[in-house]
Amino acid sequence: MALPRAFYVRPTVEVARDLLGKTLVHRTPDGLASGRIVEVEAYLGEDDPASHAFRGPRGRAELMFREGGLAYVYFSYGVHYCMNVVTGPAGTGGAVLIRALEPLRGVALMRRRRAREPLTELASGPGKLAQALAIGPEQNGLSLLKSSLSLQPGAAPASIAESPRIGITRAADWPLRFYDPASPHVSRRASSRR
DNA sequence: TGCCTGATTGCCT
DNA sequence: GGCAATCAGGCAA
Repeated sequence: MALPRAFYVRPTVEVARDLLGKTLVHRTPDGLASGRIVEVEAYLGEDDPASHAFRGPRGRAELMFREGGLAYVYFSYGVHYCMNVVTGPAGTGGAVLIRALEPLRGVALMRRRRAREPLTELASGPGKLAQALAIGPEQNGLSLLKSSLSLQPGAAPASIAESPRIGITRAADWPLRFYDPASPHVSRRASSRR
């Protein structure tokens, strides 16, 4: 049973922390694939210069201003897709980027989609997990409450670590990245900036 | 209209 | 550890 609307309609940082340990499930004609969320980043609304919502509800960022509970999928670096969960009430621009999963079900399917064998290389990064779960532009704007893409309850990690967000240049020191320090499936990349 | 940057990854040296 | 791939959106002209 999917997480209820009320889970998403809360402050973005709260939702981000609570997403750790939850299970992301995507059912496609190829089969079902799922993973436990072990790493996320919070992107706030118009006050967060690193957020797509910074410039207001225009273009692709318009989805971020809808009521929480939607998937926001965007294309990055001309190469891959990243999946976010829209948070907060309508009119606020928050979302949480899902950065890494621990593969649970459909591991063989994920290995095929990723053309990789090691479990830790299947979904240990935002672009990787989108590929592993076959999340793309077709999933942009889908409701997580009643579609083939959903979030299921799961046990929270024993502890939560935080750090600055990865790969951004603005607001680069805001501690809005949250992860399970005990999981080998988090993305290992050191923070890089230009 | 055109240039530049980025919420990244994986291959190459 | 460097760097190319490849494109949408912002911003200058």
